[in-house]
Formats: sequence, C-alpha cells, structure tokens
Amino acid sequence: MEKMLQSANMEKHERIELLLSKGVADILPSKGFLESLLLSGKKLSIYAGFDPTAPTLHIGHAIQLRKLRHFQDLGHKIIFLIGDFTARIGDPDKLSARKPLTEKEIKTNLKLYKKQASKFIRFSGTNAAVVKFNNKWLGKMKFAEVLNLASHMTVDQMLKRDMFARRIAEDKPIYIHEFMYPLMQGYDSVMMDVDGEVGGNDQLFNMLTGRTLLKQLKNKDKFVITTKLLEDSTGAKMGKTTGNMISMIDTPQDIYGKIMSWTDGLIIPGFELCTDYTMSQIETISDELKKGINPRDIKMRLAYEVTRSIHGEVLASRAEASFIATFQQKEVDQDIQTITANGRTFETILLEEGFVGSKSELRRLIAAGAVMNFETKEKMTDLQSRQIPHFSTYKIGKSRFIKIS
RNA sequence: GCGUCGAUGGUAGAGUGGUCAAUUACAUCAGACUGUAAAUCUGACGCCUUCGGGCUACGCAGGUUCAAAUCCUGCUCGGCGCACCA
Repeated sequence: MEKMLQSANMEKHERIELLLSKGVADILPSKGFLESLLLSGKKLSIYAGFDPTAPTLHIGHAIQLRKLRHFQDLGHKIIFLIGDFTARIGDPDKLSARKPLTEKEIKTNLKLYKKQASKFIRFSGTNAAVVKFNNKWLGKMKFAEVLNLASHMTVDQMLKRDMFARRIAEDKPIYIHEFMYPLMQGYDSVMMDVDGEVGGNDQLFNMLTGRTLLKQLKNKDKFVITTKLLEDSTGAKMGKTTGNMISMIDTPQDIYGKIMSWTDGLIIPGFELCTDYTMSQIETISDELKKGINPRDIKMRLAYEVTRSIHGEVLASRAEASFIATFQQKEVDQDIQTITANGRTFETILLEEGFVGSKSELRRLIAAGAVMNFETKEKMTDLQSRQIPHFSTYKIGKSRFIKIS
C-alpha cells in the first residue's frame, strides 16, 4: 500500500524515467522515440502476451506486468493478451505434444491468471487493463490469409533469429510451422493496432516481427520494450532448469526460500526486476554490498520484498520467521504437515505421502544420515523405517519435516 | 525417390559384442562446512531386495549369439548430399 501511494505521488517525469530505465534491456526503435511519444500526451495502447499453457504465472511474467503497470500509472491503455490460440492447437514444438486445452480449462486458467496478475496491474477502476484473446482473430484466419501474412517475411529474415541459426549450425530440424509462430505473434500487434509491446528479451525477435508487420500493413511505428532476464553476470538463469522458478501460487515459505537459494549475483537483478524499489534505492543496496555487508541480509530483504508483493506483509513476515527458525536456528518449521500413521510403516507413509519417490531413494537418504527423529535427534535406521513409527516429528534432509500422530 | 549418417538416462553427450544400470558435464538430492536453502568440498543419483542378488531399460518390432546399447532385418522419426522442381 505504501509503495502504491509512493508511486502515486511521483512526478510524471520521474515515472517516465522509471518506465524507460528500470529492468529495461532495450527499447526499439530508440529510447528517444518512446520518450517523445510519452511526452506527447497521447494516450498509448501497450500490450504483453501470455501463454495460458500452465495454470500459473511465474515471477518472469511479473517483470512484464510491472512494466505494464508503469504505463498504466501514466494513464495509458494496457492490454493483457492471452495467447489462447497456441494453447488451443497445442504447441508441436516438443515431441511430447502438449495437449490442447479445452474451452473450460482456458476459462479456469484465465480466472487464475487475472487473479495472479491483479497483484501487479489493475483490472478494475479507471483505466482498467483490458483482457484479450488472440484466438479471436487467429482462430478465424483462412489459409489464404495466412499465406498473405507469410508473404511479408522472407526465409532469410526468419533465419536471422538466433534460435534458428543455432539449429542450423547444430544440424537440428526446423519445421515450417515454427516460422509461423513469430508471424502469429506479430499479427496480434496488427489486429489490436497497438502502439507498443512489452516482453522479455528472449521475445525480441517475435516482437520485432510484429513491428515489421505493423509498419507494412498499417504504416505504423510500433515501439518495443524488452525487459532484462533474471540472470546473474555469468548468465546463470533463474529458471526452471535451476529449479528456482517462483510461481505465483507458491507458498510464502517456498517463495522466500527459493530466493534465499538464489546465487548472490542475482540480488541486484532481483531488486531491479522483482520489486518496486526505485533505481536510486537499488543503487544504495549495490553500494552496501560493495562495502562488504553480509549478502545474506540483503538477500533476506529481497526475499521478504518479493514474498510481500505476492502474498502481502503478514504472510511475508511469517515466511521470514519460518526461514530464520528452520534454517538459521535449525528449529522445526511451525507449519508442518501432520500425518496420521494409521498402522502404516514409516517407509510406507513417506512413499504414500509423496515425501520420497521410491523406497530405494529413502534407503539412500537413511544411509546418508539424512533422516532423523527431530525430537530425540536420533538418526533413523533402515530397520526402523520399516516399522510403525512413534508419534514424533521427523526430519528428512534439511527442509522436509513430517509430524506423525 | 536414391544414397548416407543418426535416435542412449531430467538435459547435453560418451560407449560400436561380454568387465554396461551404462564415462563425463549440467541439473537434482544428501552430508560436511558456513555468511544462507549462497559458494566450496564429499557422496548419492532406474526399480525391488531377506543386501546374496533379482528385475526393467540405450527409438519400435523381430532375429543372430552362451552373451546385444553395440551385429542383422523390417518399421518410425530426423540430419546431410543427390535427384525431382510439374
């Protein structure tokens, strides 16, 4: 709330500066172009697209949403575009073809999306964000129209895309339909007749295709803002591959913990991309780090801030307390899962409740001394795990707790 | 269509008859340590096990062999080259 008031009190030129600099990787055709557009007083329409393939948005999406919010705060029209067309036909990109989503699933996802996104942009009140679906126009296109659209781009232009260039270098296949994806995304810009688009740096090519199409079909200069990706100086991404992907539906504890496990190099990018801190505040933090302050404490501030932006102050504070208790003081987490034994052996309970994937896995954990009765501090033996456990709290590894009663 | 090369575990990528549940790297998990669930070091990393071993896996289906990820045949899919370009 404080943050919102703060941003409401900001001067217009401050907001424009924030919009043009914070978390921004690139602005096309140029920063000056967009700046003069913003100063012209014209009401602009800007969109960002989201694929409804999963029921949740993650922290990467939030970067785009924050940027949209900057536009919204300046009184511009923002569009939250759902890429339901791709979801509906299924993305054949991977061999494990995604199943197309049904109408119903899309509706459910949409509700969840709106709810999650509403933490960052406003869907009600004055100048509310508009939701659009690209199936509305892409789903209706005739083949002749698709061909006509395709005639605006050459194969060579497509091949300039880094991903395609790499595939060719590696002798990997490129399917024709993959050429269509940038076109489809680009066509969204045309159909919505937007002034600009916001997206991750990895979406640059697709967004520029939209710029080309809009120029050719409507003689309009679309601007494109790419946001920085969340990665450290070595290029280590915070993403699915490293298992640190923060989803909007993660528990406060999980979000807090995942951020604490980020590598130190992500602290500053984290503040820039995932919080409402101003650039000068971030500067201050950067100085503190250089002075040798314990990065852990700064990271805790980041973890709190991000958790707060998703779950609010109360839950964020609790997550922080829980982290301190569990990992710094090695105490048991307050909110642990309680399971009734029901005559099952320890082994069976862990397996059935999903704490371990297989019995072999549990045996390995026991052999490594990772399973203990947290109250007596005794390490579990192989034999004990095959018996009905005593009522107690058990710890598996460093962060999994189970209370058996 | 012809020729040729290829398909391996979560990913990348070794292995070309037995010593292969499969080198290595990344990811993951655990232990130690600490500044933290960071970094670093160590270990584990298909499933089941009475810890002897058993079972299932190297695109799919068969075959050869005492023995196959490895050899043969067919199929599916892909790369490259050639042809086709109406």
